[in-house]
Amino acid sequence: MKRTILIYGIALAILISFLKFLEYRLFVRDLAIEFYVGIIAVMFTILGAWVGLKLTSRKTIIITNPNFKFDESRLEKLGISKREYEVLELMAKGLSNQEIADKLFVSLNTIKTHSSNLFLKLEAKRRTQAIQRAKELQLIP
Amino acid sequence: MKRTILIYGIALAILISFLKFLEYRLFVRDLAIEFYVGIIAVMFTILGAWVGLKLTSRKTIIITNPNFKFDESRLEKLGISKREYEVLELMAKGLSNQEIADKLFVSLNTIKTHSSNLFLKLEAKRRTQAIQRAKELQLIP
DNA sequence: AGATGAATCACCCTTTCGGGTGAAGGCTAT
DNA sequence: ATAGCCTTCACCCGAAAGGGTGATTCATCT
Repeated sequence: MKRTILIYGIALAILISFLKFLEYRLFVRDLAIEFYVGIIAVMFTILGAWVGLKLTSRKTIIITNPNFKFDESRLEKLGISKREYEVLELMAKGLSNQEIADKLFVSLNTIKTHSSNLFLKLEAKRRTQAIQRAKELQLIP
Repeated sequence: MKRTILIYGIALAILISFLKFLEYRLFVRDLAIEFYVGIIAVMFTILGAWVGLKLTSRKTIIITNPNFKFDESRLEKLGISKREYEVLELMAKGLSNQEIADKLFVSLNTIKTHSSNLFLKLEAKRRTQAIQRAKELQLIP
């Protein structure tokens, strides 16, 4: 943490120095102002993007259980049908394919088909990965 | 998607117009240049942060339960060792046993042993059930 | 009426999981 | 040093999961 602050400080100091230098050049010579403005703009756009990402990357917090709101549009976006969603829910509860089949009164093969389609739509290779993805996408609590 | 591009385009056009206006003021009057430089810097820092966030927000969603607090005593209560906990964490991320083995630089058989022990301690029959149980027990976020 | 997409099921085949058992090396506490 | 736990790894075997393909039924849309 201390090191992070230090790095940020040094980076900021360098940037300010550079800015001052640019201003100096601006006074002495009468070169194209657009050029300097452009440099400053690009520089600070990059700085802004960097700072923005640094501050939020690892800490993007999305609440799981408490205020989960079911959003059908998200399912439609991925082309996930109702039946597939039911399978997904039971999957996330830790049920095996056979148990899901029994619960929904269909055959094991049907559940396999549904789960295969789910994996395609969620870009997952395994059921655990599918569950993880589904939670990230706010499909399930 | 088209709307997004349109919005970005309009925003960019407004910004460029504003920049041109600033340049014009810079030529006509001889006010403090630092002032304009400052405005440009702040403006583009915000722009950069905004663009950076917009471009990545959809892709870097990390699920974190805010009211999760790592509690080692809970692990001890169940007799779960550090190594087993590491395996549990990676399991919850959707990794296969082979991937976990590669990540921890041990053999597949070792991971199998760890996971088997985990299932016993968590009273789970499957990895998905173990993950579910672990979340219920507040072992993982 | 034909097209489309869903839900259902089957068969085959490969990979992954998981259970059971055994065992060796290392660390720790008694 | 001896017992206990953790970590590591191996082998065998059966169960579960997953991929691929194809087929049927049914409702909806055009």
